[in-house]
Amino acid sequence: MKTIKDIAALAKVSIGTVDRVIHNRSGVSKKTKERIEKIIQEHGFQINKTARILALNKKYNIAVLMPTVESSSDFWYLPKKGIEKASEEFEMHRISVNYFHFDPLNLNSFKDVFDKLLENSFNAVLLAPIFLNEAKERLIYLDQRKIPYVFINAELEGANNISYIGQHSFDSGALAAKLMSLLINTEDDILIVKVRRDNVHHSTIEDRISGFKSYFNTRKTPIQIHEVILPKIKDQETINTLLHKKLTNHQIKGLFIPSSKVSVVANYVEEHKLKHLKLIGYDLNEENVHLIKNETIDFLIDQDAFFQGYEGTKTLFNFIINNVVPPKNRYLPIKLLTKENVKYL
Amino acid sequence: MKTIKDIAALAKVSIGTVDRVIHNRSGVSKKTKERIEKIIQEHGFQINKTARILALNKKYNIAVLMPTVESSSDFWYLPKKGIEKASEEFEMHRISVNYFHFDPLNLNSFKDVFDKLLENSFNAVLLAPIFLNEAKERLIYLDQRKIPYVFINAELEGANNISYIGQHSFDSGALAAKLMSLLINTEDDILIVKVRRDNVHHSTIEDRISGFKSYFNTRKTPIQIHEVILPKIKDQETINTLLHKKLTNHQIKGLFIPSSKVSVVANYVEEHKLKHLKLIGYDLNEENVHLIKNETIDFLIDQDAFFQGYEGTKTLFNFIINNVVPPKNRYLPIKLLTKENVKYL
DNA sequence: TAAATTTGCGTGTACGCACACGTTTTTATA
DNA sequence: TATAAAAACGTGTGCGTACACGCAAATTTA
Repeated sequence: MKTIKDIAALAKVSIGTVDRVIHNRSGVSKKTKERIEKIIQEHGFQINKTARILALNKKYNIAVLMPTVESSSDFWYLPKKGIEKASEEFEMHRISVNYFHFDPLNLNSFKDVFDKLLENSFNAVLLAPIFLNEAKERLIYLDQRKIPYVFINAELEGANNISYIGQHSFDSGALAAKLMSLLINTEDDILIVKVRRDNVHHSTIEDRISGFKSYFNTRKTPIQIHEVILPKIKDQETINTLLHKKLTNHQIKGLFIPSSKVSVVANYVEEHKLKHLKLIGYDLNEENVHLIKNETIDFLIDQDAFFQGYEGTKTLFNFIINNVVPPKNRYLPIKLLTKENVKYL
Repeated sequence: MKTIKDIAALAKVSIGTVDRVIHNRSGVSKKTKERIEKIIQEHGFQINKTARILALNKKYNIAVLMPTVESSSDFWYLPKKGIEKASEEFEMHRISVNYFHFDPLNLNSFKDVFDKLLENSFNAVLLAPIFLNEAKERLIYLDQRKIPYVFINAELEGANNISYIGQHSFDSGALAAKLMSLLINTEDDILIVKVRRDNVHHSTIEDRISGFKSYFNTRKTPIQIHEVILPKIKDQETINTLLHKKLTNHQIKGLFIPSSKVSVVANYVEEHKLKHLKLIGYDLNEENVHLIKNETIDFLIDQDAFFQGYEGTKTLFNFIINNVVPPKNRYLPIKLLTKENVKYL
């Protein structure tokens, strides 16, 4: 591969002129510019990124807006690990990451932390726009400042994000439904369990439920689908009561829990030895892994949480440094896990 | 982060001396060496890989031993794509790749091509040791020349490979069995279909079958498992006869094809409209993707063929350039695909 | 004690690119 | 035609590391 020096020699100009042509800077006559461009075409010159990074030697700062991570069983533990890995890999490129953590169950916390973020300065933002409207309002300021941003985990239509990295929630719900149809019989019923503390609309979870239902709707099975909302995760009493009521009133065999909180239900099932019940849930935190290994949970859908953080950070970096424009939507594989393959990630 | 220059200034020596300490070269008095090491400890110096690569500016050559790739529906098409992607990414690091292709169904071809490879010189080898014994004999020469090598796709126990990147075949078979048990009933039978042209022992496929059988063995179901070997893929007549015989003689509902050749069986099933049959196979070539989309195939197990090539190349590169020692076994996710999630890869 | 050798360390250049600055050439203006 | 201004191009330095080379001091040998 030719270097700038080589091209310069071939064109009988200095490397400075070649440099100007490459970067489309002014100060080159049309004639020489075309000559150099032709030589570059013919010899296939490509910039040496290593040398480029070394020469630029700038500092970059990426802001991350995501939920608080308290323990390794939190869903957001893995994305954060991914971000950390990417930033370690890029440390030599003088990249640094600033975290802005909010409470995912508290709308005001999201607003406040996002506002705080906007007070600072940085080169790019990685965020999970969990609260759609509140995010949308604030992204305008990033657009104004021409700061690129990438979404992970939650999708927000109509924004100027350079990329979304995450799962196709609707289709993951449909996959869950297919598996459920294998686990139960046509005379059985299904219960969808939503676990949440407030009434805020969570797009990802609703999309999963839509996908799940649509699978059964298009197939016209006699299977009945019930729903229940479990508020206040800490209060096991209320949860038990609610679940017990639903399970006794109907012929339920399949339980679909469209979030990582499947363990809340699984613990109940395990405790009451309801082994005939089939559970499908999401995500691979420690608790869920334990519950799938002992087959209390039958299937887990993994959304590559680690990869979301890792790839999101990398995407931003490549965009800033190398001007690599990523695809707008990067739907990750919908990974299906059972006892048999849960150890391989 | 401090640079060599910084450390040199702090230690009041030249950068040359610091360089010698970092690389554990001779020519530094014990006293100075310890002083510099202490300063490095305290200030947390880390080598700048970018500058390092630029300064080294060596050329590296990786040899790849793998089956011939003729069309995009070949299994080995994807690993090759992965290798190409990795080598593109590393082109700036002056890495080049030399392919040595053999006929995967011909033992002598494997031997000849491997011997030819050994005549050349390179810095590392990426290979699929499909023929275990013949590979083992020849790897000795790589060991002698201290050339690092990585296995992809097929595992070979007791070799000095720095890493294996691929799936755990046995467990993937067990996963297939679990799904099969969901697809069929206890009164149904299962047929395992081996597709091959010669009698050479193919470890990967046998391991998958072992895993599959062991699942049913440990559960003591009344399900009967039959087997059939289909030779000569091109000869559809023979295949039809053999399959027809097996399917009429037994109450078979589930078909397990432990290779990417599942399409051979699926085409038969599609043609004869045997919609009640359930098929599980491997790998995502174009044909298989088509067959899973129209639900002729029920489940495909993907072994991340692209990633195997990509990661294998990267692993070797990082080992050569950055002395990064990889884990000996990198078992990839056992990805399960159905009509619902096959588009997300 | 002088000469020869070894040890310890500094210097300079290369790697390929970016960019500020300086120099030459061309064009416009008086 | 002289001069100013603008355009076109060259030069030099820095980014952080690797390594060959070379010099000086310390050590060994005669």
